[in-house]
Amino acid sequence: MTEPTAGGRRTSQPTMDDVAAAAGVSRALVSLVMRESPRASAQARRAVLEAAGRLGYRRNLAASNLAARRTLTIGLLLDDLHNPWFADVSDGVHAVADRCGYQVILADGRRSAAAESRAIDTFLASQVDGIVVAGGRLVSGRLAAVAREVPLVSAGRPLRGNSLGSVSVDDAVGARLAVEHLYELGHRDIVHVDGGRGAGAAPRRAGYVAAMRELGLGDHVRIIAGEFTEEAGARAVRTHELPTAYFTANDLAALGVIDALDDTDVPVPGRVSVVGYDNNTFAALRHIGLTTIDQPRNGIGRAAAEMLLAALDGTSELHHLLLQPTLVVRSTTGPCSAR
Amino acid sequence: MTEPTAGGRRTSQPTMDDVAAAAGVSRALVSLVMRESPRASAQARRAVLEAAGRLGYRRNLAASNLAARRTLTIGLLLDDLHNPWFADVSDGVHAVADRCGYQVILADGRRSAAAESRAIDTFLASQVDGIVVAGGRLVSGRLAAVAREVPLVSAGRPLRGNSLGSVSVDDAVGARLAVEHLYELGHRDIVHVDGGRGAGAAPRRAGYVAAMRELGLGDHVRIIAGEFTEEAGARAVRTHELPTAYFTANDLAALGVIDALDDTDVPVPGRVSVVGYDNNTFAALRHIGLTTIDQPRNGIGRAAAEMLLAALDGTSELHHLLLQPTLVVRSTTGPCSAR
DNA sequence: GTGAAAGCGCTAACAA
DNA sequence: TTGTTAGCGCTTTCAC
Repeated sequence: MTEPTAGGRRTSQPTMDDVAAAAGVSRALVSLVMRESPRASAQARRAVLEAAGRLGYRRNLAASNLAARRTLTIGLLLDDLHNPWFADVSDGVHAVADRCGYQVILADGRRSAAAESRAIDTFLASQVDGIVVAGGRLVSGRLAAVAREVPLVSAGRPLRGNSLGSVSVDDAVGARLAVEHLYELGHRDIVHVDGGRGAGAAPRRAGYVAAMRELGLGDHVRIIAGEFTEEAGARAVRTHELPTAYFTANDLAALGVIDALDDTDVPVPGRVSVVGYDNNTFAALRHIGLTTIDQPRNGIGRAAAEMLLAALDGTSELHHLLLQPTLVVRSTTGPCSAR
Repeated sequence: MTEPTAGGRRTSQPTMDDVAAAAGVSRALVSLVMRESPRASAQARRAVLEAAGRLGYRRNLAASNLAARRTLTIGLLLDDLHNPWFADVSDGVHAVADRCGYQVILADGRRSAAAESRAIDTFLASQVDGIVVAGGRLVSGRLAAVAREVPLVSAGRPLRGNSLGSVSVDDAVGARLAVEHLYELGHRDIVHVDGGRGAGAAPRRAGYVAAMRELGLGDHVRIIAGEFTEEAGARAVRTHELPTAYFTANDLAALGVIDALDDTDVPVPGRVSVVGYDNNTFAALRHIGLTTIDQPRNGIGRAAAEMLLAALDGTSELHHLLLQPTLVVRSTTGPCSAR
């Protein structure tokens, strides 16, 4: 055997014909064995697998997909690999896909509509059987158009339209959980640092207002304009009178709030309590221990994949599913000391 | 048009033959246009693209790959989607691949050798032209075997062997940077909380020892056995005498150290300084502001992809590349107060 | 249970 | 510049 060159495949791959010849059977039989069909005798199976192993045979997916006219593959588009939120969704999708014998091809949208659009094109060119879009910033028109070509489920982003499915979380409920938690600790002066135009900011804001009103705290409603950053949280503290509790639109803003409170020696939760939103990785760090709202991210992935696969095998139609968030109490909330 | 069923593709896709017929040319010409070959007249190109657009034609990659016997695709295996380290490496790989007209298919190893192995099998079955393995826990024997079938570069994990390439970071240099920084701040009693058997722990430990000796601090060498967790950092503080500075094997352990110091009201960096390793996402949070060692993660991805693509087009051979880390000074290190 | 043969949709000679 | 044609490696009837 000569030394291989650096480029190109080292050895030309054996094909099914090679395996068939080596095993002394026909190519069709090899195909059956490879697809684990019950229509091949145990003896034939052994012979084929032995020959395949000996030759180092590997099925060519491109050829297989082409001939079978389906790929048993779903495309998963993640908005941003840097955001661990999507890793959890991906885990959920993979868990279901694995169980059902589907493959997942992953693409990173890299926070750009153009990159997402290209990724979708690649999915379509790859003949995926279905698509899950996690987060993402594609306009809904484009998604609807894609959904006409191949079944599509949006994960984490609520979308209307009956050509596609969606799985999302009820952010209004999350906001309510946060407010009720603080209320039960005796807080009345609860302000919301909102997320501006960020994803999910609007329902969280609305949920805060609704919950405050229902608890008879309509007069205490106070919303500080913010965004999904540490800086926004810190600014909210520095430029407004202190309440007894903050509910921020996400964990990063909560961290900014805590940081600014630390700077001015306001004890948390001794004097002021803080509730975030998202249950980011760092919220769970001992050093931070943020009380926050958890979205069932893994569950979103699972539900999205299940919905898609059910649609693929005709078991059920695509639809719109709303999951419930939960409250995670850690160490940034405590009894209201002002009472 | 009748209502589509939920499962299956909505409309049977048009093929090149359909486009050729619609444009009044041959299929071969359509193929040339689709591949942006200069060997098609502007007029033919227009006609073909117009017809393709009208029909909603999309090239079938499986068929294309099968016929062309190459895919212009590289596989990127990430050890763990939850670890943002890999997102940066992925960005680097994508940047280079995009520039060179290659596609990237992504797989998540999910911290499991079995899942990684399956992902590699999928890559091979998909006929990828090359593979980048970022991090990962596959035994080097398996990697070498794969590398005999298709060019492979390891990103972030140093590997020997001339059948594959690797790009990694010189952790001994990183450790030296940390120690020298503390030395310049006047620290002498610098202990290292090590990473046990974790990835990169050994060279960091060795680099610490070497740097201490070179600075004449051989007598001060003190290593506390740890691992890559918050808890290990906290334990190191609680169970050993305080030094004036800690250098931990990763940022998580550094966070544990800081947390334990906070618990006992030891000011950081007033009385004790802390240097981490990795420059994790949370290290940059204002609330934490950890001084740490940064690895050029994006650069690792770029270099790995460049090496792979160069090998693919025969420009150069696979080799082993060592990149340099840098020190990022934030707010957990300061002058030694014990002097 | 097994084999023969007709494609799947495309690329790449080669011919015109 | 364009058309003809022989595969790429596999799946899938349909006979046997």
